[in-house]
Amino acid sequence: MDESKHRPPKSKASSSPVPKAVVSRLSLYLRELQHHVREGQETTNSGQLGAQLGFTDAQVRKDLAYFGQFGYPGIGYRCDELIKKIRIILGTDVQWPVALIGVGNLGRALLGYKGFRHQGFRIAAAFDANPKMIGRTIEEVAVSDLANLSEIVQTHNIKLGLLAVPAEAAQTAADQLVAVGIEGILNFAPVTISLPEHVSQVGIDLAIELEQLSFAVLKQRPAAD
Amino acid sequence: MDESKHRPPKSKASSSPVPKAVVSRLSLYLRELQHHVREGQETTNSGQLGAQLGFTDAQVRKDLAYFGQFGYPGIGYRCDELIKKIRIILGTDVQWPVALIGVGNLGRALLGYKGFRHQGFRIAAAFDANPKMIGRTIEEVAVSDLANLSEIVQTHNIKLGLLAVPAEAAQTAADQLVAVGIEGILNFAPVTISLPEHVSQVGIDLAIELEQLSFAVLKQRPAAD
DNA sequence: TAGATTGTTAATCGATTAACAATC
DNA sequence: TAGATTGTTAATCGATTAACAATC
Repeated sequence: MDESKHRPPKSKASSSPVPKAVVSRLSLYLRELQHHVREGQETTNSGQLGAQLGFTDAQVRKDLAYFGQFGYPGIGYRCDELIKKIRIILGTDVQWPVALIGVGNLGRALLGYKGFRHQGFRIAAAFDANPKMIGRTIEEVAVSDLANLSEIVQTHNIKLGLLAVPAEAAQTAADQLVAVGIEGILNFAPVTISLPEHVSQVGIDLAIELEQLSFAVLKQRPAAD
Repeated sequence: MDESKHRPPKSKASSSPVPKAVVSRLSLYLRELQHHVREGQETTNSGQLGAQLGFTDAQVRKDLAYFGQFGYPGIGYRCDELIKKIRIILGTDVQWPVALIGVGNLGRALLGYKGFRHQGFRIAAAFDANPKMIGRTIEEVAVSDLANLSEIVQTHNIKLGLLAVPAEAAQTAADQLVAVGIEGILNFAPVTISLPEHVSQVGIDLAIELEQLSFAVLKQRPAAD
């Protein structure tokens, strides 16, 4: 049976899938626009926005075009307006309650990180396997037993999880998060974790980022030292 | 004058520039290989390595081919051997002393992070603007005044910097790092910083990573909640 | 030898850039 | 109106995948 015979004609409705790179640039545009507003700038344009981030003007316009028409020909973009639009696209026009798993070194830093709030995230609950941690309150967030994960995730309607546990514990913890209905995991553990298709994942491996830097530095001076 | 007439014939020597995406996958291969070794696996192959990370076998082989021939037809790759090769490529076959700027929440977590050491990095010095922090020792690293940056960077032969200061202070601190000869900066501040061409930069913006997750989760359930 | 898997070339696919009519 | 800048299409560029001879 020839599948192609049964494909619906390409319609505008089946909106082209948005490349991941576009979405990450969207976040950069947002950050830059917020900076503009703090500086008192009311409008900007694709040329300026791109130059500051090292992209071409065409790329900025193309990226935004995936989601709609936000600019004014001859003028550019109104910062506050575009900020609102991008936040709606990213889903951060409303605040997401987030669960933190693991309150070790890194977990506690995340609890204290002030940058989340303004961008639409709030750590609503924290968990740890260590009995000595359970019951403590850090940065006004109580540390709970993982046994209570399901209940707390439900009451706070939590969809996102920050995974800040040791590498050996990461997959198990991730499985627990999936089991209680978490839909997205930001994984700080330096291991690959497997998740079902419907659960999104972003990984941050601090050592890997330093490796990228190491390579870049080495490349600069081909045969040095 | 026709430049093309004077181009040297393409030689293997003028190695094609390596795409950034290739290098970041290289780090993932390394992490996976190290995991294999911990599990007692001696060899692997492009199919296995790719499957675990969600890449095709062809991609794995192509990526590695940028740097040389590391495999054995019919066999695959010897894990310990490939690990060594990748570390040399990334530059982490030797340990890099790193400077940390800012010992707030995040900076202290970085000081305590155990994952750096095994991958070839060591925080050799820490700095802060806050007089109350200067003189303290955290995780066996003394916190120094930024006034001593130049001297300490030189004595430890530090090339890489971790920038964990507030957004407002990031550009100034980056300028100071550049001034003392730092060649690469891992920037945790949620702002775009401008650096001279010869200084490499990698940025980690925690809120942006969560935004990517938010978007991905939203996409999963088109019109929900 | 037969089976497996590499390294590499060619084909495909997707993303970026250039160009320009439309518009403020 | 003239000047600036958008949104969008077509052209270019680069990255991924498929295919396969070479090799263990």
